[in-house]
Amino acid sequence: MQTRSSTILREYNLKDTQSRRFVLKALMHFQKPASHKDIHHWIKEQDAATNLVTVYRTLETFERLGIVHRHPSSGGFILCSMDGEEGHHGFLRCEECGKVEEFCDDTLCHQEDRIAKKAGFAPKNHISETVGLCSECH
Amino acid sequence: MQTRSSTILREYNLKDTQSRRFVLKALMHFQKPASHKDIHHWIKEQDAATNLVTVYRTLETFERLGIVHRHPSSGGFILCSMDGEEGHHGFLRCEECGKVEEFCDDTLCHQEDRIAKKAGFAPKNHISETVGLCSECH
DNA sequence: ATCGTTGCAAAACCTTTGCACCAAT
DNA sequence: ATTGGTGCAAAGGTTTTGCAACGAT
Repeated sequence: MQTRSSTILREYNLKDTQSRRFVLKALMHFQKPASHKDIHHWIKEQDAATNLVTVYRTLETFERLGIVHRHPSSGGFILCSMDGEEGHHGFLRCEECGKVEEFCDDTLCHQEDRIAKKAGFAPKNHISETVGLCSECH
Repeated sequence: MQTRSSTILREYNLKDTQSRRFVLKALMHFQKPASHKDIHHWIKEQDAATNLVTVYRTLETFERLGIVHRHPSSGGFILCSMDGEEGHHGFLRCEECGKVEEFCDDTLCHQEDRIAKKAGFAPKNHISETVGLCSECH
C-alpha cells in the first residue's frame, strides 16, 4: 500500500521509514504548528514508538528539504502546503482556537520586494503572519 | 540625573534599578533583535554586573508590559518603537550581517487584511519579515 | 520598614552528539 | 552488501525556581 506519507518521502528521495511516515502523519493530523514534543507525543498515542531524537533529526531533514516550515512566532512545524514555490509564505493564525492556515499571494510578494528594495535590500524571501479570529471563532 | 532608561521605567511604574536600566541601554544599543545572552554579555562589557537570571526576569517583565517585542523568527528582543500601534509590523533582515530594520507600510497592511478576510478571518495585526541582503552586503 | 528585586545554586528542561546496531534499498 | 536511519546514553545549553539578602521607595 502506498500511503500519502510514503509518496512524499519518495518524491524527496528519502528512505521510507516508519519514523518518517509517522512524523508526516502527525503533521497532517495537527494542521497547525506542532513542536517536536507534540509530534513525539502523538506518535506514542498511536501505539508506535519513535525516539524523540529521531523526531529532531527527521524534522531537521524535512526542514532542510522544504517539506516542513517553521512557523516563526511559535517555532512549531507545519507541513509546507505550497511546495516548491518561492516567494511569499504567509500564515493566518486564529488567536482563539490556534488554527493556522498558510497562504500565498503574489501581490503581497511584490509589494514586500518593493519595500525591501527601497531600503536597499536584495530580498530573498518573505514570511508573514496575520493574527485574528477565524470564521468559526467570531 | 534622569536617563532615558529611567524615564521609561517611571512611565511603567517599575522600580528604577541598575539592572533594568542596563537592559534598556543594551536594547537601545543593539537596535536589532538581541537574545538574553547578547544583552547579558553587553552589560558585562560595560563593566557592570547583572546576573543572567535577572536579565531573564527583566525581559519577562518588559515583554508583559509591552516595553519590548519578541522578533518572531529569531526570538530576540527589541525595544518596541511603535508602542500602542495596531497594524503592520515589518522587519527587513540581512542574512549576511544580521542587521534588522523595522518598517511600516499601509498598503501592505490593507493587502494582508484583504487576504485574511477572503479566508474568513477577522484580522487584528500583522507581522512580516523579509530576508535578503542589505545594501552593504551585496 | 516594607515590598519588590537580585544573586546564587540547583533543578528542570531542551537540543545535540557519538557510537553501536538495525533497516531499507 | 551497502548506506543511511535509529535508539540509547550522555553531554551541552538554556531557562526556571527557591531562598536568603539587598535596595528602592
